[in-house]
Amino acid sequence: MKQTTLQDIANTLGVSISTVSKALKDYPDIGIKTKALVRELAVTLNYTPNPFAVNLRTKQSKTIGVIIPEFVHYFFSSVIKGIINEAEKKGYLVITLQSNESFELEKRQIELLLNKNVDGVLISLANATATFDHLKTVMERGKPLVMFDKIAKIVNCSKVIINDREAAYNATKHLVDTGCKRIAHFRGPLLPQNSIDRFLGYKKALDDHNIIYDPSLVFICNDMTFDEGKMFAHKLIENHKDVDGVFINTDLVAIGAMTGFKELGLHIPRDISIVGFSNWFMSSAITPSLTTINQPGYKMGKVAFKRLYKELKKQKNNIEIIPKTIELETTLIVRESTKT
Amino acid sequence: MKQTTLQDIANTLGVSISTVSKALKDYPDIGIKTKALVRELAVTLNYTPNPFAVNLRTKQSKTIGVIIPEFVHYFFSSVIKGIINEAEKKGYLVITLQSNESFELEKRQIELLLNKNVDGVLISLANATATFDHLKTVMERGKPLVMFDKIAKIVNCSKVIINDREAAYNATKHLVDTGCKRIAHFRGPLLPQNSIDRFLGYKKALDDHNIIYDPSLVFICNDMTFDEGKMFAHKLIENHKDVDGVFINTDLVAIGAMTGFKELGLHIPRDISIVGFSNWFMSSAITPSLTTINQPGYKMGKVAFKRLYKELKKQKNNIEIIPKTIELETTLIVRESTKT
DNA sequence: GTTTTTAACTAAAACGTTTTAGTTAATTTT
DNA sequence: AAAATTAACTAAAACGTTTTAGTTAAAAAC
Repeated sequence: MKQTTLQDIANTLGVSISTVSKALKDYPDIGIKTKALVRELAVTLNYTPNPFAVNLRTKQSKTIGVIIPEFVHYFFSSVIKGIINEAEKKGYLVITLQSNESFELEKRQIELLLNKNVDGVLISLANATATFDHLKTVMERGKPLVMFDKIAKIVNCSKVIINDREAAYNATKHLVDTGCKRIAHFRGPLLPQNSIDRFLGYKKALDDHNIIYDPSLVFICNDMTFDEGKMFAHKLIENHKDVDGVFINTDLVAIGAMTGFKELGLHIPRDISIVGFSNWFMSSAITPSLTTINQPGYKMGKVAFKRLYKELKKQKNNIEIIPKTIELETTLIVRESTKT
Repeated sequence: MKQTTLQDIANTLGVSISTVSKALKDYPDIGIKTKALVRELAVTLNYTPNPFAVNLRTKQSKTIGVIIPEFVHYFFSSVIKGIINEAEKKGYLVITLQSNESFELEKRQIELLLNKNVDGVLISLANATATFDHLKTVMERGKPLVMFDKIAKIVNCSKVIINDREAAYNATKHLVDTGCKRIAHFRGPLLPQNSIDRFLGYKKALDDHNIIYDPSLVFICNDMTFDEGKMFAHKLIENHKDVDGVFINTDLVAIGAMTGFKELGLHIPRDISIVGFSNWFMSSAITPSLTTINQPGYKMGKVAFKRLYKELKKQKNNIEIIPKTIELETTLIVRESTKT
C-alpha cells in the first residue's frame, strides 16, 4: 500500500539517498555495480518517484491545461483528442476545462489552472471574450500560452489556426465555378472572428467574380443548430426563389438547411447547391453527401500541443520565445451537394 | 513573476511561517489582529498556496483521472462534461485519457494516472478489456475507483450504469405495443456487456409477448457506423420483406438504417418502425424523428463523480467504503419513427 | 504573591525528491 | 614517496507547505 521511496532503497542497500537518486538517473559518478543493484531493487520494490516531491523540487508538473468553449462538439472533441494523444507521447498529462462560451467562466478556469501550476495552457476562446487580461496573466506568470481556432490577434502568443477567410473564399468560389449566380450565406454569430472571416471570404469571392453582394441573402445563425438551418432555408426561399447556391458556416446547420430545402421540394444540387464547413462525420453519410471545407481538428490539437511543447523546452533552456502563428491547410471536399 | 510564499508574508510581518499558515486557515490559536494583518497582506501580495508543496504535505492533489474508450463521441463527451462540471464544484480538476478501445492502452493509462498520484479514478472500459488486474491495482493503491457505463461486474468497486436490458426491453415492447409482429435487431459487437444486455432485453420482450425469436433477424454491427446501419437495412429487407419493426443498438446506426429503408422505398413508420438507443441530438432533428431510449450521459458523469467524491471523503475519515451500484433511469422517447 | 490557566505565538519536523558541494579512498603522476 | 588526480560516494540544503509539540508572557485563580 505505502509507496516505495528512495529512502527505502537506500536503507536496504546501505547507501545514501543521493546515490540511489543518481543511480536511477544514470549519473556518471556512480559505479556500475551500484547502479545495477539500485535499479534491480527499484524494479523489485516497484519504485516510482513520488510526483508531488518531484514537482516541488523541479517546479514543473508535466501537466498542461486546456480550455475550450464546449466539450460536446465534434470539432472541439477532435482537437482535445489530438492534444491528449500528442501530450501523452511527450509525457504530459492534460487537464481539460470548459468555458461554456462565458467570459466569466473562462477567467475562472484560467485561475484554476494557474493555481494548479500547470506548465502551460492551450485555449480556444469563448465567444463572449473581448478583453484579455486573464491571458496576459498566464504569460506574466511565465507559462507558455498557445491559442487555437478561436483566437485573439491582439494577444502576443503563439496561435494555431486555419485561414477561415481563404477557406470560405474557396467554398464560395466553388459555388461560382459550378455555375451558381445567386449565392446566399448562413453565417455564424457576430462575435467570434471566425464567423466574420468566413463571411468576408464569402463576400470577397462574390466580388472577385462580379457577383453583387446582396445583404438580404445573408442570415445570422445564433445557435448554430440543425433547426436553425432548416428554418433559414425556408425563410430564404420564401423571399428569394432565384437563389441557386448557399455557403453555410457549419455542417450541422448546412444539413438542417438541406432538410429544409428538400421539404420545399427543391433538388440538391440541381435547384440549389450547398457548401458546408468543418467536414463533420455526418456530412459524408447523408444523401446527397455534403460538399464542405475540411477543418482539421485532430491535427490542430496535435500541432497546438507540439508548439506548446517547443515553447516549454525553450523556456527551460532560457531561449527567448518568439510567438508564431501556424496556419493549417484546409481543403475543399467536393461531394454531391454541388454540381460537377 | 516569482510567486509569493508564506515565508514572504512572515518576513514582512515579522512573524513566523506557522503563524501565517495558521492565520490563513483560521486556526483558533492566532490573534484576530494578526489574522487580519496576514490576510490583508496575503491579498495584496496575491498569495496562492504552492500546490506542489501542498500536495506533498497533504498527500493529495485534488485531481482525479478519467479514462474513456473514445473522446469524439456524443455520449462519452457528455459524460466527461458532467464529470468536469461536478468536479469543479468540489474543487477537483480532471485529467482525461483515452483507451481507444484497446486493453493495452487502458492499462497504460491506468499506469500514468497512478504514477501521477491522482486521488481517484473514473473509468469506462474498453471493449477489448477482459482481465482486470490493472483495476485492482488502483484499489490496492488505496485510490477510490468508480466505473461507469461499460463496467465489469466482477470488479468490486462502485458503478454507475443504466439498465441496458430493461431499456432494450422497453424499446422492443414499444414496437410490440404499436403493432409490430416481425421485429429485427441490429446489435452491437460481442464484447461490451451493454450490447449483450440490449440484445437480451430485446429477446425477453419478444418472449414475453409470444413472438418467436428469429436469429436471422439479428445483425451484428462491429463498427457502429451510419453506413453499417444503411447496409444492414438493405440486407434485412432483401431476405425478410415481412419485417415491420427494428430495434437498433444505437442512434447513429438507426439513422443510417432509416436512410437505407427510405432508399428501398419503405415508409417509416407505416411500413417499418424504428427504435434507436441513446437519444443522440440528431435523433430529434431528422425526418421522421427517431423514437429512442434516452441515455443520460451528462447525468451519468455527474453521478459518477459524486460517488467518487463520497468515497474520497470516506477514505479521508477512515470510514469503510462499501461499493455501490447506481442505476440511472432511462426513458423511452416516442417520436415519429414508430406508430402511435 | 505565588501558582495555574490561557492566549498567542514559534520551532522544527515531515513530506520525497534533486543537486551542489563536498569527502573519502584509491590510483596515477612526478 | 609525496603530490595530484580520479572514481565513487555522501551530506545537506532546498522546494513550500502543514501540523505537533512546545514556549512565552499575560491574565486568572487562590
